[in-house]
Amino acid sequence: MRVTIRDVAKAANVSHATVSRALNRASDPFISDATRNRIIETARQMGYQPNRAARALVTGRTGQISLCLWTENIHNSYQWNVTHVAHAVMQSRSYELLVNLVGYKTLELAEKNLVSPPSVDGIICYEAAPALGAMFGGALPAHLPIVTAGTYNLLHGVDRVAIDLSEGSFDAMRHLIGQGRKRIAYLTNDKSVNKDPRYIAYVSSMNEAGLPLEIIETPSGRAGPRLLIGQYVAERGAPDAIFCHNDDIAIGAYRGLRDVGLGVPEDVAVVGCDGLEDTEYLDNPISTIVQPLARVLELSCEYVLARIDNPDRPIESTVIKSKFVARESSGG
Amino acid sequence: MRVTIRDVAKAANVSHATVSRALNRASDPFISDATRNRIIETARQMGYQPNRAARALVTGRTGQISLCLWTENIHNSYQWNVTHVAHAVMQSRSYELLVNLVGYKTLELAEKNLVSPPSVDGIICYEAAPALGAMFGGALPAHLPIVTAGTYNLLHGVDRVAIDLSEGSFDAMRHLIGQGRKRIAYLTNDKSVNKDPRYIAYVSSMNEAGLPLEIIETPSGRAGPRLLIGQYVAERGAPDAIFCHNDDIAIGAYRGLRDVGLGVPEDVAVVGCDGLEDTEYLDNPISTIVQPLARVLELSCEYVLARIDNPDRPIESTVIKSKFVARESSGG
DNA sequence: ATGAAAGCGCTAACAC
DNA sequence: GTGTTAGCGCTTTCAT
Repeated sequence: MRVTIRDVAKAANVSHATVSRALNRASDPFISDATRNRIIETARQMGYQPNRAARALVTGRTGQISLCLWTENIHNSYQWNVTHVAHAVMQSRSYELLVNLVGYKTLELAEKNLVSPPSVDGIICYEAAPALGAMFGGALPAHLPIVTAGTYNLLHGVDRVAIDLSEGSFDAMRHLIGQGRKRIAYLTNDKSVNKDPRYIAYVSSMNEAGLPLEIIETPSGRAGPRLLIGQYVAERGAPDAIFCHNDDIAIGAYRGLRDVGLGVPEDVAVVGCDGLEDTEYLDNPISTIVQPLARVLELSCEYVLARIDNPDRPIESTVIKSKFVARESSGG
Repeated sequence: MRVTIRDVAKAANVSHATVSRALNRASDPFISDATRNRIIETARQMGYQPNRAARALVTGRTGQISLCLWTENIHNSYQWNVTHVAHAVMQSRSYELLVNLVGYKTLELAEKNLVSPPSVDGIICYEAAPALGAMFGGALPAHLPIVTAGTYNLLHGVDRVAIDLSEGSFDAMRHLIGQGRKRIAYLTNDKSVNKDPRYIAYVSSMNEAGLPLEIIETPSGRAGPRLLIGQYVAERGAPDAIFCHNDDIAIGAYRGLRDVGLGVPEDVAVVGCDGLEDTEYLDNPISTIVQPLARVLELSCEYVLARIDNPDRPIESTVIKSKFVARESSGG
């Protein structure tokens, strides 16, 4: 059996309450230094580890934060960055990080009541609002600190850190149109695209310039777009430029164009969105709309933690702008 | 207050014990279907969510598994893949995934007793043996299911899934030497390199071929190696080939070589290690030693879960071979 | 088939 | 300063 607080108490010749005090409240003056040190030493020797479930039961705090991430359309280092930053902040504040990866399957499971929300002190919901809502059966619990972060799917009535892609998207389109490119395609895996800021920027910029829309649907990830773009070009010829819904698609498209012997940007300009590190390491680095992820996550963490400390604070809402960065893939 | 099992009991006119039975033991025959359905319905209506801490306290099970990952030298999609696979398996078995990212800092903190091991039902320790050991104060708890996975730092006395890089490394070296390349450098961030299978393969292959060693130390990640390789080449000229400790370094080196106008593989061949998806999307995809990550993680998960079910099963140990894949970056 | 009661390991209020 | 006591919400015997 694992050693408990009572075992330590017996060995140190005190009550278990005293052990609890000695171990937990570093600055509690109502205990003598001698006793405290003796207890700490005894606990160490006996290899005492607190039972977190027991502590959580009585305090109502688990010491855990859930990072709830939507993983359906995005596949790579992007989410790792998110996880990494969140973990770093949480660790520095002595919280553990529970990772909840959600997707369409989560929605299904939630409907059948086969998935339940995590029991944690707070939730960072990153692009995962629908799944989180579904897990809670539609109604978010009033007293659980939650912060939504990301570009869309933001929840209402909770703290939020929103990423604004609009300006970056318009800049990207201006950049492409300004180069005199006429046939500019929009490559996306998003089926409900019509209220996405990237899509909106694409459509309205093209309309304004009097250019025809060319919207291409693709699977998500890299391998799918890679294959698809080759076939597409074979059938309909190559566009002058491709504005991609995200960087993974852009990287796939880049590779697909190279596969069929087309040069980027000589033949086709490619622009992505997200700011994945990977885009910088290609022979012709990909222009992209950089999202200040670290900033977003740090702020998100700050918001949950602040609300844990003070549940009644006013709701916070920050919008963080992403920025278009022109690189070689679009002749930048 | 949150609704408890007692609230449901009162509403359904039964004892709380009956509620517990109805909700948890789907196949317990000692309860009438009528009662069970009534209780389930009541619970649903009231929005009952079990308190996991309370359950954990009495059952001794948290329903959580920790994925303990070493994050000091590795930086990108690699760890995301690990996390993703682990999460998928664990979710399908109704376990939550706690992510514990550890590094040199963890070792320091552990020494000062400022970090404690997670309270979970099992731990998957991926390349993180020293940190995990430190968190437990040197001695792993006898009855906690742990599996070590990865290429090194494996623990003793627990289940393990080891990745064997040796064969792949020798293949890589044979491949480079076989092309008649003479000046082959080894680019690494690993300071205690001398028992690493990649290093061993490099040294012994070079010796056998009568070629001089050229070991280059680099920071980890991508940006560091990128910068470093440019400076190195300026000072000492370019090697014929670079065997890199991992794919991030390889990607950085590739980019660094392109920065200074060198062609890969025309001027310098580049070989990496890990099998990151990113390596396939460069203009000249990078040859690498592919680690069957999904396989490794699935097996690791299987081992912990099996040991949770049966603590007395014999210790398992599997070695999984990684495989060298020649691509364009080394003229493959 | 259901209820009563014990207790998991811990914290915190209160007694001394 | 330290000990005693009462639960936290749940599962699980043991009665009935």
